[in-house]
Amino acid sequence: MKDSVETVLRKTALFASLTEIEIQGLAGRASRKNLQRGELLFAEGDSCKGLFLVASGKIRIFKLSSAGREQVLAIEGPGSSFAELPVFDGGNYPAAASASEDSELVFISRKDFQNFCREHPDVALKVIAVVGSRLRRLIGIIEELSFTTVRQRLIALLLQLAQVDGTPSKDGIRLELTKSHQDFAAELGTVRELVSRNLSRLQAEGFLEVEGRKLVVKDVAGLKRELTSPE
Amino acid sequence: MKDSVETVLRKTALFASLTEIEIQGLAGRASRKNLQRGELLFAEGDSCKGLFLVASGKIRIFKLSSAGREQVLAIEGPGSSFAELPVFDGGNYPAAASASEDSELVFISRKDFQNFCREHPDVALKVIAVVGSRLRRLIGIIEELSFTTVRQRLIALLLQLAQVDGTPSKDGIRLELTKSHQDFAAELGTVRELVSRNLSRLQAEGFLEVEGRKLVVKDVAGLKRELTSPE
DNA sequence: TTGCCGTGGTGACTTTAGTCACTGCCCCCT
DNA sequence: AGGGGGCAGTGACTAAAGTCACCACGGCAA
Repeated sequence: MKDSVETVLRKTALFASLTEIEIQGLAGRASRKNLQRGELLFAEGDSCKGLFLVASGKIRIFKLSSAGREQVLAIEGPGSSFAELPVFDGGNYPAAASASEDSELVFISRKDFQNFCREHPDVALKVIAVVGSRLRRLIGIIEELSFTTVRQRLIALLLQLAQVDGTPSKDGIRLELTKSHQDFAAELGTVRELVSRNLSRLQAEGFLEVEGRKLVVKDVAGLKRELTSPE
Repeated sequence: MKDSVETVLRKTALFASLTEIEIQGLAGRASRKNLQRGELLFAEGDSCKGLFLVASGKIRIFKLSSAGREQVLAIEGPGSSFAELPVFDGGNYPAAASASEDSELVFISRKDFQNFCREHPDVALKVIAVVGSRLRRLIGIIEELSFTTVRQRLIALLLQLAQVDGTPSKDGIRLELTKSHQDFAAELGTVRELVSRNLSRLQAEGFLEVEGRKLVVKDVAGLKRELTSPE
């Protein structure tokens, strides 16, 4: 379970193109960090020390409002990096990061990474690509917040979960929710109660079967229709 | 009014660090393009041909919903570039772009720009910085959409306009709106009617003086208070 | 002049989102 | 066994957002 730093680097998209020697050079400067579920890695506005790679677990990147509400911007799993950005523009972290599962990270300091990028232009190009996909995802979030209802966002999330984690069965796609309603609310940009209510309503309408955290998506086609139809 | 391509390149943040010779090399590959107010440069999903620099005018980057609503993501003025991103990841444009004023642009094809970046690593680092600030702005939009009301977003926009374009006078900061309510709505992620109504309400509450497109911000401090106070 | 179109204002209404308070459940800890 | 604490469900309500319809004004073009 405990990969070496070298292995983690090799598995990370950013460094996929490096040679063994380069990997080892970089590994010498990297350090490890473990986080327990729920632990905060950094808060929004903290000054940026460097970038992180995910070796195992999941890291939630989120904004926190003054009223205490959260909005998740991204969830990064193994092979991903995050906080590349402030490394370059010198600014602070624009959002907070916490572990949504027990996680192992690898850390590379800002200076080391910058130097490395200067020596390896292809890594810099890789960074642009990674940041680019992040940007697309953020635009997607904006689109959803601006154009859709909580109900639709929830449906979209469920369909995605069903596709990724779901197991087909005779009456539909079965899946187990691993997160609380609170967590879903933060991903959807709303509050716990609306998640709960919308799930109930989707069940009442026959799209779902809910039983605690076990859930059966009974009518995928119908749900997809709910996403496109104006009503 | 009509700067040479070289001058435009020199004024663009991305290329600020280049030598004269490099600028001229790049200029040889660039072409010009003019757009009239309202004209569409590209639509969301169009395949990406290259990146654009703004020589004069303003370009609006926006999303369009199936119901016909718009959400502005950015407005780029002289000295800015846009669409750098899909140049690198090879994907399509994630949003549409149109001119909100008559505008002059400079175009650099994807291939030329990529090659140029490979030869000039410092430009690649600059790209990362530019994309980084774009990312911060998008996170800001998400934060506003997720945590604030239309009223608060409008106030924030007005305060910003007052600071940038406003002229102080005895009864407050005077400014002239150059855009329609429709345009404001697209920037705020809402609809025309709410802009109109909220302006009226802010006037009724004594914060503003509205007369057509002329507007006086009478109580800056009060408006700022509206942004922070829960009520 | 006439008529149209883009723009802005507003009333009346529906729908969606969010708040508050309370209940029940389950699990874990001592 | 008892008591918290975190999580989920729901009723009742308020508030914000959005919709629809309509009118008014001002240019601009036929």
